Amino acid sequence: MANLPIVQFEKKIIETVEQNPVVVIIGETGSGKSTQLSQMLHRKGYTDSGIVAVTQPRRVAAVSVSRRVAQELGVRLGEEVGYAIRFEDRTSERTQIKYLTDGVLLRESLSNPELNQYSVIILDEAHERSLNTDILLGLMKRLVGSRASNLKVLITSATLDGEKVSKFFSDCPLLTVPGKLFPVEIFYSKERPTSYVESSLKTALDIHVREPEGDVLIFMTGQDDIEKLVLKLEDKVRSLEEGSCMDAIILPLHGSLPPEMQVRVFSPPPPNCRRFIVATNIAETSLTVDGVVYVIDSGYVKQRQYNPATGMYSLDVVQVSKVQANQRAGRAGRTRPGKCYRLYPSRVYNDEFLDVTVPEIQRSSLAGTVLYLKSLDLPDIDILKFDFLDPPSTESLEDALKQLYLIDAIDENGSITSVGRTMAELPLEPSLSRTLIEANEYGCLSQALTVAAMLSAETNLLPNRSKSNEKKRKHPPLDLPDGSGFGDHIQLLQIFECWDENDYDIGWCKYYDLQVRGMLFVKEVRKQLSQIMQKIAKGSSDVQANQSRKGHQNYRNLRKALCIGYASQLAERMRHHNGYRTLGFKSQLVQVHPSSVLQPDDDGLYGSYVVYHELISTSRPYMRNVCAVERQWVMPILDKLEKLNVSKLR
DNA sequence: TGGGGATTT
Repeated sequence: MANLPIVQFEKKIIETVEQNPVVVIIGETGSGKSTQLSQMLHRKGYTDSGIVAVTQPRRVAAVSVSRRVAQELGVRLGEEVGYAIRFEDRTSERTQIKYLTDGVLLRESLSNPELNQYSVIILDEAHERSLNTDILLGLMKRLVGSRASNLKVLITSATLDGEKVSKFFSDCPLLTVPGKLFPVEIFYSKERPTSYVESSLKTALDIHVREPEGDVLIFMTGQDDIEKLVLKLEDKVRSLEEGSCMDAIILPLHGSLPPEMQVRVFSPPPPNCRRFIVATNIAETSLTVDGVVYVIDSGYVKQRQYNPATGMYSLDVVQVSKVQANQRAGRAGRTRPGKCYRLYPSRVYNDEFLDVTVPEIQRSSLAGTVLYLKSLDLPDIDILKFDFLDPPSTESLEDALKQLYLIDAIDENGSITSVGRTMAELPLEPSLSRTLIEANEYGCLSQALTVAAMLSAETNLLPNRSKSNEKKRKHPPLDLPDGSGFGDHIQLLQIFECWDENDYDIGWCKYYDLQVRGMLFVKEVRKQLSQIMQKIAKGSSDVQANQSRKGHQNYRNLRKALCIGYASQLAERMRHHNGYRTLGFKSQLVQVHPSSVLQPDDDGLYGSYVVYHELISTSRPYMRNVCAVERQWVMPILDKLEKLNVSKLR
């Protein structure tokens, strides 16, 4: 790997690390930072006094990069070089270089706040500003100031972000390592198109007719636009006169595509054939497609946002940041000089695009994050003043504190409770971890484990009821359990129990159009949660998936536990119709999501009270995943709500 | 009665 640009900087990098506790490395694409930094530090002897850790925002990256490094060092993966991701720890006593997801490092720091086993911690891809990386940045700042031993921290980031990170760490040194990209020529549109599907189509065809061979990668915002563009491209390409240009294959690429469709982009095209890959931002960082020479960038991306004032999520189409636009363009220069067609004017890039993507920590509900920080028992900490690189709003932190108070994770003075400590041990959102603890008291832990695991899975576990899917289905819609009228949590429980009854048969999932990947993930999560809860559980066999099934039941205890866990996500039905009013500190008018299996009574009215998993604002504000609860369980929560004094919670 | 960007413990 001697031809990687970073190798020429080894001396400089090591010198700087020796003299400084924190160093920021600006490593452009292809610099080799992810594989080489750890090896340099290993060569310099940093693995003699501890492990060199490298965090990654994604699981696949942790695995693939560690594999490469093991190969380069000629050792077996899992020995001197290993990785740790959720469900999989491939390290041993001999491990000196360890790649891990930043989520795993956060978990480790829960049981070992000093992170003593590490001599160096490298936070890779910090410019992506994932929620977990941002928490780690704050923790690292405290740690280098306090830890007795000589911890070294390296942070790799992007050009546009480096200065800021360096400033955050008391103006620590900043080194720039060039990348190994070929030049990419950028073309801007004169103005923003009225339709970026049409504009992409036109640009793609121009490339196909005029430009020499090389694949085209087109960045769109979502599945809908991708499908539209794929159809139009297929149509246009087919109508081109035969022999006037080379053949074409058009491939969609997005997260909800089944794995076998996703891997199609990794097989090379037949000779004299151009591939058009129409993708979401999955192709920005998560998947790298070889052979791309041309990039078309719509300049938009879908982002999930949380509004702490309403407690509501929305999925909005927003402009990409400069970092994202550059990342997209860079995809054209991996194998030879490329071209990037931006469907927006340079003025928009310069004046309107943010330098860096809005960090996730400013777009998420922070209940879990705040609980995590509270559980670390950091001395002299006011959670509202925690030193984040980009602090979330006070409103967002206060929203989190209120939620935590309502579910007994913190007391009226903002101190973490023993319930809160147990909750922090569980890799779940606070509402679900609270539910598990309560369910354990009521003897329905097994059921709650299943519900929590099902809700932890990626969305789209269940089949869609759309028209296009009705056509595709080989058989009429099958009867999945219906939650016995109590709602979606109960339905999820019943589905998993059916699967358990069918010996976790993959064919069973396929038959019912359940996402196989998702269901297997649920099974693993459930297992992990069971293991953690077993330490706390009262009955030892309480966690078996099938131990609760016996004929008709009203799931009373489970629903009661859910009511406690979702105390900050309660809603009361309006007197004469099926609209609900949320019962938090910020009342919202919302509807039960049409996909819900909650059943109305004989008068067509839903129950008076429900808890909801989330509020999502699409065409209207909806509650997604609801469960019917009873008035007598709700009243004590309302009492508590009245006594709430936010200013004391911090 | 309606719609799923990408991650992660």
